[in-house]
Amino acid sequence: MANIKDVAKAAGVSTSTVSRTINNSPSISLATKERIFSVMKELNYSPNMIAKSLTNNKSYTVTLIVDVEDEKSYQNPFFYEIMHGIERHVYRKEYSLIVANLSSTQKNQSVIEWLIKGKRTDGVILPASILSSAMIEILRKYNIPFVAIGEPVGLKESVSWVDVDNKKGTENAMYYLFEKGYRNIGFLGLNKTQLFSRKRLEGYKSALSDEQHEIDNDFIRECMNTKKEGYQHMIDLLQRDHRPDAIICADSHIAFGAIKACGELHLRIPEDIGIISYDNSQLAEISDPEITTVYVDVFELGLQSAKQLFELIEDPQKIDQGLLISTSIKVRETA
Amino acid sequence: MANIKDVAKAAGVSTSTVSRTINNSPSISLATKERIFSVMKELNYSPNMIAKSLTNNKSYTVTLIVDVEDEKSYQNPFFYEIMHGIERHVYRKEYSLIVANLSSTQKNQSVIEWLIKGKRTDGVILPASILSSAMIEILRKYNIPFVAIGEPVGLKESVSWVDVDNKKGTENAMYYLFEKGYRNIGFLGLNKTQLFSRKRLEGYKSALSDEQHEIDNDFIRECMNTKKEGYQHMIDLLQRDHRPDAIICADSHIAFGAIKACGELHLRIPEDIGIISYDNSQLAEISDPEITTVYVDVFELGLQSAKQLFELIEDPQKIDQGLLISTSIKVRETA
DNA sequence: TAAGTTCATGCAATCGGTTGCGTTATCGCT
DNA sequence: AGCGATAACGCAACCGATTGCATGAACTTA
Repeated sequence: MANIKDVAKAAGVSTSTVSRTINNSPSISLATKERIFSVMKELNYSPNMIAKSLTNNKSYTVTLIVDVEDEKSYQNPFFYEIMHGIERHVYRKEYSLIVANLSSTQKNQSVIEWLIKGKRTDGVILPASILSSAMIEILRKYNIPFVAIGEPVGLKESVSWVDVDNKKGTENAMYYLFEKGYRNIGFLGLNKTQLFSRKRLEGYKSALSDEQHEIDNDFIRECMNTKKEGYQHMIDLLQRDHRPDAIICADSHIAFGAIKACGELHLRIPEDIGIISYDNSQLAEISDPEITTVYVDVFELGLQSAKQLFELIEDPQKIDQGLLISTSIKVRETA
Repeated sequence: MANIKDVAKAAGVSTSTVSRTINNSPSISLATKERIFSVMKELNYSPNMIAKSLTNNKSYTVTLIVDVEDEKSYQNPFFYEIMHGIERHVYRKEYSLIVANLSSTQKNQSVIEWLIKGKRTDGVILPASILSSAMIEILRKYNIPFVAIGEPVGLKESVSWVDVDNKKGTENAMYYLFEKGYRNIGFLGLNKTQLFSRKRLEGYKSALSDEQHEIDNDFIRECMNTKKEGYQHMIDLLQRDHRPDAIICADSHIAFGAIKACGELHLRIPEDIGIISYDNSQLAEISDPEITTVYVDVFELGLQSAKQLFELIEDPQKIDQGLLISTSIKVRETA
């Protein structure tokens, strides 16, 4: 395959001149530029990125870390959509995207360090679950820009991140339910250890107080993201004297359980009970009835994370910041 | 960050010697090797892979192409599992994995050519859906080894591929149903345009003839992979005089529809009707009742594809070949 | 002991680009 | 005509590794 020397020879110039026309230097005459470009076409020449990397000290590559321990990113179609968004921006920048798995539990940052030390990557996008202090220390030490997916919690350091606006998303879901006439809304699926869950609860509460409703703590149920627990809590809620007429589920699996519970107690959805869950299109659409959800544009989430990363790569002075992606309501059949 | 010269200087040797100890050349004395290694630790040295790439003319990188148009790989958790399997082997080889999206419809191979011409990749794993003749031509022209995921169909060229053993998988599902006492088994979800679907039908038919059953063509239904079509065909099948007592569904969405149909006709699962579908754990487990499936070890599928790719990378004389990944039955509640 | 081997290591070119600095030719101006 | 300025390009060093060949020392062997 042709290299820069071949082009130079064929065009009767030096490699410097070829290099400068490739990089669009102003000090080359239009005539020679055109000649060189036509030679490049003829020879089917493309610059060798490896060589470019070596001289420019850039890998033209960014890395997406995936948390293999996290069932969420692991089995979830979200993951691919996020990657797709990242990929779009990365290729627009003529970079390529490398993917590496890492386990949050084994605190093993070796892959990252390996990539960095081998000079294989210019930046990293990683789930907040993996962003320990040790990880940050490594990234800072080697001066590698990074962006977290998900708002990091309990960090001294300030970092760049993007996350879903879970609070506002839940608020909007609440307003939507109010609008549809639902008045006694419960919240199913609180998980105090997870920020997104707490944020969703915040939205739930703030919407209630905005609308002058009281907060009934028994309407707020802590449970795992499983169909089973969703079912049990829903049964329990529905058998109270004062039962809810709508439910916000923190997860689609929970919503499946809740729907099953409604079916067993012969409550009609959405007439007797409204249900809104968070988005997992595949599950939401296959459910019967189909689940109305808070829709999260995860493609956009990925895209924005990549954008932030490149801002850091291009301007190392750029200060870190957080960004919230707003949501919308995807109306289906349960509300 | 320390480079090979720093190490050489600190150890009082030439860079050649350092390079040779890194690459485990036999012609370096044990004493100096040890000294150099200890210096390397001290200086926290890792070889610059970019430089290595330039001299060795290898990128130490392989590329996974994803078909963005294919809803299947796109939304499907399978995708991530495949990638995970690939990734495992790739990192074992001290390569890194780059991911690129491509659309099968727009026949746009630019990303691949861009990666190849930029010398960014040593090999490609790509879905058979994308493996057009034009694509093969490009890959061959630049001498880039590649492996298809899915058995390619209608190609003159012989290529390497890995696929799920859909025929045997369906056969085994049939044997399992026979064993459980089901006798009149239908096949829901034939899609003649897709090889995997035809292979599943082959398995269905061969199991029937093995067991001396007749093939009732009305028991074989062509339909799309949607809940809706699954539902309609199932209703139709169940209202026949001679109705099936078990169904093999080519897809979990279809199975959801089938289950809904059984519910409406008050048929009990698995007592009155047995159902086996192909694996999509997330859907299978959230269904009520949970769906018994033909389990596909997609992690293994990915791993094997990567293995094949490296065989081609390491030995360009290696002939292309196909590999089938065997399946197993994951018993849940529907059969 | 001189010549031939073997062992351990260094020299320098090379991979394919980039870039600071120097060089040449042309032009404008006095 | 002479001089400085400017435009357009080339030279050569450099990025961080690898490797064929050369070299010197130690060791064999006759």
